[in-house]
Amino acid sequence: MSHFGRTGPPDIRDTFSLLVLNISFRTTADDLFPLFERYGKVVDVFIPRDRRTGDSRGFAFVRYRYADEAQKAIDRLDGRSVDGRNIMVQFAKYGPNAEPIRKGRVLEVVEKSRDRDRSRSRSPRPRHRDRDHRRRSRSRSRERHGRDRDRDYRRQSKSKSRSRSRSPSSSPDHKNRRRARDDDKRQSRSKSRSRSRSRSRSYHSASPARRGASPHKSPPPRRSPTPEKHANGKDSPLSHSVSPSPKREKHANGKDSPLSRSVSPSPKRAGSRSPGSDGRE
DNA sequence: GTTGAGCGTT
Repeated sequence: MSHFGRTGPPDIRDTFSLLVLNISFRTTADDLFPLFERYGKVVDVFIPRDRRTGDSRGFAFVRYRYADEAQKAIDRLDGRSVDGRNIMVQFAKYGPNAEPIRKGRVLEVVEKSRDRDRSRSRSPRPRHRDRDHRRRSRSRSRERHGRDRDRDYRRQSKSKSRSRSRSPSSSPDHKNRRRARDDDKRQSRSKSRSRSRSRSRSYHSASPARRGASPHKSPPPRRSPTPEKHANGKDSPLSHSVSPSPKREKHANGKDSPLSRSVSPSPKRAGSRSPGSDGRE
């Protein structure tokens, strides 16, 4: 009866999307569903997750049927402690189409590019949003591990610095350095692909900071940590959407390990890299 | 095993 389990937005015509922030990474839709449903009719609950890691990003979207219920949920669940974390419930500002919505209310259902005549200009809302950049660079807080820093740049501009600022001084050196590195990378690739190929296997730009941190230094004996960990999905396909399953599949059992659930760990990952040819110089 | 700004999916 429910579209729970399906892919993509079910039916957003008169639904109100609520954005739940500051939720625990372990919190699942199943935990939020009964929580929000108590205050109103929840149409769907969706928790965005990283495509690389597959883990929750720390926020969820709860779709309500009525605005009053949504508002009530916000007033009730906003600031509440969920899973040991203070969650923040508020109306979504942008819809799944990257379009601004009013009070979490979907102005119009997503129109598939079928026979839509643009003459009507029904959606004159240009994608004036750089959120595609942010979500792409958004990689949790791996920044300290040396993952993405572009996010910091935006934060500074927004003056939204919360409490910490590891890179308060944005020296142009970084740009030059990065540029130089990029240039060098290009040249290296042009000269010999052998080396570039070694790092290419690391999928998209992995961690340039690491190499840039110590270019003249020999790389650690540690092999490149291929971030592509268990991308198989640690949870059932239903995890994508809310599942009316009150039972928690967490590791609360203790003995029940999350791995034993349904993960086919591929130990062969270590063999991904070429044995013997590290590609280092 | 971890992390903690921010707005979404086949």
